[in-house]
Amino acid sequence: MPIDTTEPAVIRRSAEELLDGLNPQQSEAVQYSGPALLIGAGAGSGKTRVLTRRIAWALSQWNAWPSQILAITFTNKAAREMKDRLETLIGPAAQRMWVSTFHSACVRMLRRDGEAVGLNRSFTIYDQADSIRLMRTIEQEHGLDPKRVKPRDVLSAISDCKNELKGWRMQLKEYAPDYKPGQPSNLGHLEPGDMLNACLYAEYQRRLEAANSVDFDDLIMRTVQMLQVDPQAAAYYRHKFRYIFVDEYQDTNHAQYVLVRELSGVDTTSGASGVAGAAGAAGAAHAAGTQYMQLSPQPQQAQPNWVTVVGDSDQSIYAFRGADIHNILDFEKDFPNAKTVMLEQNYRSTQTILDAANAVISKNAGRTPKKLWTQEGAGSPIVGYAADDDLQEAQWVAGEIARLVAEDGFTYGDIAIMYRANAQSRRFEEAFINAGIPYQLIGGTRFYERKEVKDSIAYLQCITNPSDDVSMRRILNVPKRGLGERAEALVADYAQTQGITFWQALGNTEQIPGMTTRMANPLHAFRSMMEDLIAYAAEHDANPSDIVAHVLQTSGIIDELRKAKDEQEQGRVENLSQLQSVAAEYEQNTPDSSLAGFLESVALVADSDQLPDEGEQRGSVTLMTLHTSKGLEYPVVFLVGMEEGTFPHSRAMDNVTEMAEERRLAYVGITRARKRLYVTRAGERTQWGKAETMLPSEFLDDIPDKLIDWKRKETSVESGESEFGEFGGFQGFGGFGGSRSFDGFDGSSSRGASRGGSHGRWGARSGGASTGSGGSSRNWRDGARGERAFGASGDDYGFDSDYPFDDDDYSTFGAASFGGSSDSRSGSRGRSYDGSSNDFGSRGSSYRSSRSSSYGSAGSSYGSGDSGRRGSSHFRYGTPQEGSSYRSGRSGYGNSGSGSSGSYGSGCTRNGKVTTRRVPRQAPGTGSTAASSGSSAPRNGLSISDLHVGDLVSHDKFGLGKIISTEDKGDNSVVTVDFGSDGIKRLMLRMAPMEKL
DNA sequence: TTGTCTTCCCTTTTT
DNA sequence: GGGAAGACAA
Repeated sequence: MPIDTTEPAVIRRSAEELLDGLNPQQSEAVQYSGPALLIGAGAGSGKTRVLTRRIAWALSQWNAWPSQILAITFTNKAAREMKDRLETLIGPAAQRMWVSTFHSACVRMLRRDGEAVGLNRSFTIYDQADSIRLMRTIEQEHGLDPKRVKPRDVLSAISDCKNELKGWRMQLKEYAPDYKPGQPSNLGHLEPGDMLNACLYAEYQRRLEAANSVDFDDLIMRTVQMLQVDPQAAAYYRHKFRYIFVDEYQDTNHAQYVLVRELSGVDTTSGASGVAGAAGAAGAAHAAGTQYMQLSPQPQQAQPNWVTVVGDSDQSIYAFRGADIHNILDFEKDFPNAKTVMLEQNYRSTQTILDAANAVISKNAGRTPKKLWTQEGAGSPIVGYAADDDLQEAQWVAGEIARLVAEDGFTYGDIAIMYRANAQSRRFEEAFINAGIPYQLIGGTRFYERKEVKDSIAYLQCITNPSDDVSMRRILNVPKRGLGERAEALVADYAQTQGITFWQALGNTEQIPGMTTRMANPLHAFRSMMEDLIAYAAEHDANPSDIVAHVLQTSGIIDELRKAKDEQEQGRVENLSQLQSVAAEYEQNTPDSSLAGFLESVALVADSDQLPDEGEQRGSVTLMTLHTSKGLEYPVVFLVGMEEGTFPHSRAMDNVTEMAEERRLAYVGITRARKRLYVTRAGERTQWGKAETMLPSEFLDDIPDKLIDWKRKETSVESGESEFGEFGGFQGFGGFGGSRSFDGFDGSSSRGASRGGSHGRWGARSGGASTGSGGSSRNWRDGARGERAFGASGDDYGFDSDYPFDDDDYSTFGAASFGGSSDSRSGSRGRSYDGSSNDFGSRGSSYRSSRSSSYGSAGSSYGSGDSGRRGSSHFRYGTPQEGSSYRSGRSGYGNSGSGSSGSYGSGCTRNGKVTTRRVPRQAPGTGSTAASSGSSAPRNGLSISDLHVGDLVSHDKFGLGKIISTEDKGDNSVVTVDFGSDGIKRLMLRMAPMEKL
């Protein structure tokens, strides 16, 4: 192997090595020599490989130095992986490259040179919760009601400004020229809007600056500012980073785009003349209306730095966060002499999966046509499943996973569940726990958002940066020191009037008007305790874990939690011990560790950082959102919740742009799968504690029928094979058409109050089963439902022969899933991180929640009764109620309330065995009965062939509407109707209480 | 001032 | 259903 080490520690690879195994396009992308390169990398086209090889190419073929490389990724995990790959390619010298996220890179630059924009190097980074807290304070100080003017909304407007590099002065000038920030004023009379936002932006920014703090968006914006106002710093970085690489370029926002531009020097070098003039104009046009700041006036060097960006416009899924897809679409206009190389050959998925992906994405208008292809064969068909409800969906998935592992040779780690929103994870967690399937949940409630962890971190932030008012006020009375609202307000007011920080005010309590000794004493004690902590931290700066331990002890946080008896508080103690472990790990992995560095690493973690690194053992099924899944791949992927309103999300459905993004998200999801893809949906979904009828996602319609093998095509309601059918659940529908009691009986796809469906029905018949009788009603219903799905244990499934599982499907299922009894789980904490794990040591575990790490090893021990308190609310389903002998039986699901009107009736638990039998319709305790649409689904007499676009209809609930599209799917035909102010609804024709006019 | 009860929103997606 | 902020009483 020809290794040439002209620079110590850099392994110089030969051209042959670096091009080995690449296809012509990849090879071209690696070698292309020029100032600007866009690699259009379709999903699974080997872009990371190309990117790392290109970096190695720069080092070995162009004699670049590692320190001249800046490679930007979107997540820490991606950065870490790229660094690892580079290290294997070029050796330890890879450590000298900057391979990091935008945010980390900016922190690094600001710590070094932030003085130019007024940032002391110990600045703190506010997360969203901190920002909301600050905004709420500001609002209250200005006579605004945080309920009326939602801090989150204001902050999102501010975030938009920052992403477009609009400073507060600019906003103020435009929308509230008379407003004087920093002075007491009442904004209570202002309506939410640009003017108010501008005022609050100014106040917010003023407070951030006083607190020597930044929020996430500031990291980018202020770095750009710094490069623009500090010629020395700009020159330094422009000279340093000769080669800039940006991954996931389609997800950059305007600020990030300008940052790249600033660093490249494309606007400031002689190389930018000529063609660059045009490009500059294009750039400016692109930024039209955003008025970003003046660019640095002087060229610093002869040539712009070389920029390589990689991305796929079809995978742009962060527009909601300000990502501007035009950055990638206009790259060739923005950067002079840019070259584009497209990678379309896919090395990941089967042709079937790619066909589905292509079919879905091709419906997006205005995209550059692109078609993924593979040399792999067609592979297995996509498997579809339509469950009756979300519970059954999760159970079916659990069963199928058990089968995949038992029969098809997959491991749990091969499998991922992807959903649109985090809230969907719970059902799957429950089903997996019950089935003994080890899983790992990515995202959701984050470790660092837990109260006790945030409190502790606030202490640390105050120690490094006592000006941080938000954190200081947060911990003033944590643990309780008898310092309430009043004391805090006195100090805060004083600080405000004196123009000093909260911390400084604490040093002058005797000056504060209205101060009583009862308040002054604990205030003094607090201040001197903090001084001690600061002194301690100064001595032990390189050992954050010691500082954490010391803070937890000295502050009394730990003691307060330990005193509390209940389990929840104990879990919190464990979270804090994990925080300590995270600090210890940071310390070990970071040569120049410091408290500030630790805080920074904590502030910038992302959900995806919880994912195990490559090569790490992945022994569990992964659950995550589609967003988090970007960049990952799994042999088996379950795309769940494929329903209108769930995915696409209801909030996106009336907006063309957002729908396009949803579609890209679907594309991302589909292309994560390598060998097997599943798509599942539920006919009814419980959301906000209420059930809603769901229609199939339009993305399912977009996938050609021949690609999907439906294990179950319709829900029992849709197919009319509901087990309740024979009872004539539709007696209740006698009143159909005339009766308003069927409110919501429209199968409409989504949107708040207009949703409804079978529950409206049930409710009508039962006097409000879904909401009326509260807990017991719900328990009963879920019990009944669980019963339906699982029937009973082991040998007695209780399924009727027409139950729509294939025999294959549940033979394995039952065996693998329902062995043990689980009633000893006493969980009360639901989804919390209960921290029962002490798996702190290994890399990658540091950011992982305890729950996920401990699942990894749990294996099949779930389902047995010894799993401690990992319970979740779901076990409540097995809770005794109404004196029945529940719980003596098996898993939480197996038990059931008794009574439903349907043929399935219920299982009653007897002698630890669940039996299925038919029972009279009255459910004990609830008075509820259940009914569901049966085969005798009522007809409104409408046939799809009678309806045409433009026809007027009258709907019982929505009133007059006009048909804007019809979809003939036989019994399941759907019409889309515009009801004016009630919005556009997709209605299942045969269900809609509607007539043609 | 603290603890408990009530109400409100919540659910997009995240660096 | 559930967490968190606000309202209210001890």
